[in-house]
Amino acid sequence: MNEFSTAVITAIRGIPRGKIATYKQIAALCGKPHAGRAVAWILKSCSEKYELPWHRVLNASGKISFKLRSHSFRLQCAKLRAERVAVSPGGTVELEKFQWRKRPRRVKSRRLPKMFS
DNA sequence: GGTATGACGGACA
DNA sequence: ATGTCCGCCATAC
Repeated sequence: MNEFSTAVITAIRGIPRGKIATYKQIAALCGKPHAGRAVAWILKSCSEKYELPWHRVLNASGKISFKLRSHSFRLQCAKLRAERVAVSPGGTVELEKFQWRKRPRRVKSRRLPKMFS
């Protein structure tokens, strides 16, 4: 496991319940904006042993990446709905409403020196 | 080493 | 809108 993979695991663990993230988003968070594919691979191979909330990861268009009607698809739908995420019958989630946005680090808010007023 | 395989993403016909 | 093609990246063999 390289640094990227562990970063991916950590990032996915950070997705709060009731929110979702995209493969691309996770990849970018881990410093490799074009590694969505690798994220998918890691998710597939590690989600069990690392107990990842794999169901909270969707593709860039907010859709579940499993074949419609597959067992995985149904399971993912169920898990998402169980945490109040609205999933359309086709497996789509509205990113605007449910995508996880990491809070920007709140830097100590400070007044500018008088010389700038 | 090279080749094949993905729960990807974007471009383009 | 939908299918194809190709670049991307970590792993497995």
